[in-house]
Amino acid sequence: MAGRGNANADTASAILDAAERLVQTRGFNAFSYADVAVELGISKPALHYHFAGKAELGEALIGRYSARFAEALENIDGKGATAAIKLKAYIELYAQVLAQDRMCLCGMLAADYQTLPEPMRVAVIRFFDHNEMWLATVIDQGRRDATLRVDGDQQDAARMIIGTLEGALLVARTYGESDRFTGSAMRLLSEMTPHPPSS
Amino acid sequence: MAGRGNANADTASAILDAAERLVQTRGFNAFSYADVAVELGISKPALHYHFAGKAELGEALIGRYSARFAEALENIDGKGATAAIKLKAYIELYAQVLAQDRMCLCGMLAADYQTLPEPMRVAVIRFFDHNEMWLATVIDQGRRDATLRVDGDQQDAARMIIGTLEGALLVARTYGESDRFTGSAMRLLSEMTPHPPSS
DNA sequence: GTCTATAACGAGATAGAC
DNA sequence: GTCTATCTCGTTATAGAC
Repeated sequence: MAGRGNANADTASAILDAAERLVQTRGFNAFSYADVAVELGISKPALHYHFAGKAELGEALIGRYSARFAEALENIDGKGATAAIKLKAYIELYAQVLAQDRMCLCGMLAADYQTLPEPMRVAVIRFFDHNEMWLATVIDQGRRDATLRVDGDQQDAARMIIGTLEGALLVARTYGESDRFTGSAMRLLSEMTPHPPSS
Repeated sequence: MAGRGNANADTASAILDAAERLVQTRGFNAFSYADVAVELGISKPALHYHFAGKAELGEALIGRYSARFAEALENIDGKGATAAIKLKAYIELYAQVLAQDRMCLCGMLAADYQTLPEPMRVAVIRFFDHNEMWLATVIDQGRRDATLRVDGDQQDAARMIIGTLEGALLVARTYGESDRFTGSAMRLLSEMTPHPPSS
């Protein structure tokens, strides 16, 4: 805990950094302890000291990612912006993932879902649930501040937003074209915004 | 070629059936020749006789899947339906994948993209390109027959439809709730349809 | 066309020294 | 907290018999 003069902030978080990138780019079943060890210049057993096994590393990965995401959502809320601006900021979070040529961590794990240990599954679901709740609240706000125009149930709309962004990310990353994401995201936004520009 | 009295239509296609299901549920890096061999009750080397390696099997998988998909699209076109009905039929193709608790083959391979051999990558892109072209044509028809209302570029709109459906599939399969897909799909459809029902 | 046997490698994980 | 050495297993793939 009490830091010695390490080059890395801390070995555990350096492991998480490397593993996170590998999972987001290659998937949970296509990276190994060896990959991480080589990247950090340490041995495989050193990883086991910090994370008992791949399952525990995976759990820690989702936990940190979810906490960061939650923090970002709180930051968006903290600015007292309109719902439309909040939604745009939310979309920007996904764009930043793509800018690093990555897939959303939990979107990637959703693809790997059937092969994940139960605790990881639970954590992935929790990530989506939290996003859905946050978005539903934003949509609700958007109806009150009249910056969003959304038909039907807000939970339903929140789910569609998540799916659209995850899917746009998935395909855009495949093409290596961030415009593919931006195009879909802006279309989504304009569909949820009152007075769409007369095309 | 000239069939003997096999129980299976043909070993090669039985291999493809098993491998296809495994890739669509677990991902390309989470299935093995052993899995397929056990399921078919044959030995691993027998698989190598039909498909030289995993890369070749993967290529054949995408080829057959794409051909089937293309055929389904031709069938939709062949009925002389309105663009709105065609779009609904397109969505139904994805719903049928989810009904088998599967992800779209190429959506799953999009997640695995970074780890795929080049020929498989090319084939995945070709699948999406073909879908995009078909959808762009349908959207164009929808403007002429006035059954679809789509702002902006039709290629752009086509990309968003693909992303939305792939993403909705990805998340809905994780929850094991097909309603999550249906909800997003119907919302997508109603957004592209004139005179949305007054909520 | 399918088999047994096996090679060659990489995976996740542990023991025990330092 | 990190190392070397090792274990066990699963993976893709090949050789050669039937």
